[in-house]
Amino acid sequence: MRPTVKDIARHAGVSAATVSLVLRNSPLVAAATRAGVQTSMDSLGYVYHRAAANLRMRLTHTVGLVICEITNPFYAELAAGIDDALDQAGWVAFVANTAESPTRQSRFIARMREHRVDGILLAPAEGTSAEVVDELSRNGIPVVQMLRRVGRSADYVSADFRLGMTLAAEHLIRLGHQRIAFVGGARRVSPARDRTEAFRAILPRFGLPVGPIVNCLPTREGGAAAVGQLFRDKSSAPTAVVCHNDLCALGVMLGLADLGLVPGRDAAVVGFDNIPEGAMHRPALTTVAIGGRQIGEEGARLLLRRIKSPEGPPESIILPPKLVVRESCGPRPSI
Amino acid sequence: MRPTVKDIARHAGVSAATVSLVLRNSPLVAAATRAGVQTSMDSLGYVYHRAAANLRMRLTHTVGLVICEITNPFYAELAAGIDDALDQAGWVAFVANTAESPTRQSRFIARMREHRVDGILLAPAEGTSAEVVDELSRNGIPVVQMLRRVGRSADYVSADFRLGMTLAAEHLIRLGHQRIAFVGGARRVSPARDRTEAFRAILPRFGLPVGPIVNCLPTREGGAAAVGQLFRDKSSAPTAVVCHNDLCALGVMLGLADLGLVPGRDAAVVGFDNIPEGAMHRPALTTVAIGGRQIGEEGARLLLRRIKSPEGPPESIILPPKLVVRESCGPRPSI
DNA sequence: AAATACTATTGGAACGATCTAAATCATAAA
DNA sequence: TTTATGATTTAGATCGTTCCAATAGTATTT
Repeated sequence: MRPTVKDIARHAGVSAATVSLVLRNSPLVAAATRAGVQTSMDSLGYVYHRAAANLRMRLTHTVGLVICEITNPFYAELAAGIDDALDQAGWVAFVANTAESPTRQSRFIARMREHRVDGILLAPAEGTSAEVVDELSRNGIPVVQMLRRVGRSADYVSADFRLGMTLAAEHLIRLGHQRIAFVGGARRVSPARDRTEAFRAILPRFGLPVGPIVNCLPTREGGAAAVGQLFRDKSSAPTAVVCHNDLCALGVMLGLADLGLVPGRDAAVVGFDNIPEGAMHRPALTTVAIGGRQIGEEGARLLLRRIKSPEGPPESIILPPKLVVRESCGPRPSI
Repeated sequence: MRPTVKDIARHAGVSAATVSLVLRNSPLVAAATRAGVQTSMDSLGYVYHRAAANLRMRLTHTVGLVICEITNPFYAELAAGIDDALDQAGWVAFVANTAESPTRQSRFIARMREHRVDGILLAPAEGTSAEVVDELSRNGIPVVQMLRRVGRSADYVSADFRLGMTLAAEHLIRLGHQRIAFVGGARRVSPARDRTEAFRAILPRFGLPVGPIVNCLPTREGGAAAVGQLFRDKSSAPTAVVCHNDLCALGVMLGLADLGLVPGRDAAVVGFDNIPEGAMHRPALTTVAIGGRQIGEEGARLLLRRIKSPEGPPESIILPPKLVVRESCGPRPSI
């Protein structure tokens, strides 16, 4: 059996209450007593039983991390950022990978509530209803929505996807492109909507037609497949493609290559996210950097703040994206 | 305040003990009583307080997941597999990303012990001493080491990297290659050692010299940099390169492309892991599939078994790798 | 009718910490 | 010597559950 405060108390010749005070670094306890208790703890190999303490205190110092797809490198970065911030504060996260399944997500959330997490970091699965977030808020469980916003009752951390799309489009327009396509947008999630709306809005402002929009999954496979649709008819094919994310953009470049076209020369390609593999690709991918790691850190910190002071209206942190120009966008090809 | 079993008991007109029996689906309780308790729970919005129950029972139904680098897509797959298996069993995992830092790792493990995890799934950071695992084992905390083995006192799940290397090398030899290099091996971890040793062993068996071995980090950057060393002198350059992992292999292909060489034509490249991006690359990467997801699942299941019955000698599960032939290996280029 | 067996239910003590309020102790002041 | 003061220490209740042993209640057997 592992030693408890009682065992330490007996061994050190004090009461359990005193041991507890030592554990909590209370100034009330005399230096000599503290030292004695410390040596007892060392010699018995005491391990603090946080779960037992949690029962008495109101906090578990634990949060739930619910992620829509951990194998997506962008969300892996997000998770790493969260892990960093929580580590600094001495907190731990339960993790759950919903794989974009709202059912799985609900199951995970229920399980985490049973474990009495103090709050939840949620990158919602596609198709998550606002009710999921509202229900948690109603029950006094702080939630921070990350990237995808499904409810208005909880905090939100994200990037300004509209601005990101504007940066990307303006860059292409400045290079002389006039037929600009958008690939992605199949997802029924706020960042996809934001991008699509911004895309529809920015082109007319420059007197350009809103190029074709192809719905596809934001994966390499989806991007590669979209190329087939866009470039079937050479005469109407776009000269530039903005993609929902880098994964998708890498797919588009792959699709172009398979058609014998060179990305950056025969068609410009821009992505979103700035995942590492974009930089280590040829041609290197021009992209809108979203800063997943930073969003994760900010999200974790916001959640901890919210747990400490649950009052006040929901907060939003919207980080500005940055255009990273690399090789995948050349000037409009002369026809 | 959230309702407790006592509140439910009062509301349903039974004792707390009976509510507990209902919660645990005990056959002891009469159908009518059970129904009454159920409706009380529904109407009061009861949420099971597992942490409190844990204190009484000896299990927390919680494991620690300590991963050396979650942003590496291979380990992300591993994590997804673990998550799947735990979900099926109704368990939850605390997650920690050590980012290859043994210090961070020790801190995380200590924190998880305070939370009284029932076991730990460990993909050890580079430089982890056997003592870390032994200490846990001595204290009766089940550990499953994943991929990297640092101690003999705990279970281990991995792939047969020696066999993997043999498959890769034989494939290249069969294609006619005679100057075969190995890129990777900088890591002081068992899978790297296994690969290196197998590499050294297999070539002499075919009467071939053990080609150059370049130590580098198993990243795109590392692979790309290694190309510079290997292909500086054209006359002695290898015709085939086996890489520590796919990330590294993608880097090597990038480096080759930057030298104007075409992977698969001017030099063959093989990776390890079979991460998704290898398939969606041109040329598509030939690789030794390790099955990270499956290793994760097996590891989680093994840990749960071990938690249920802690007795018995440490177990090892070594899964066979599979060669996935794609485009990055052609026959030996005629000079 | 009494004894037996079985089914449902329950009070109260755990689990391992913290918290409150009160007790103890030394020291200085009256 | 007594009292006041401040510094330490502690007994005992508490958090929300499960477990044990005991208690009713009901049906079956003798």
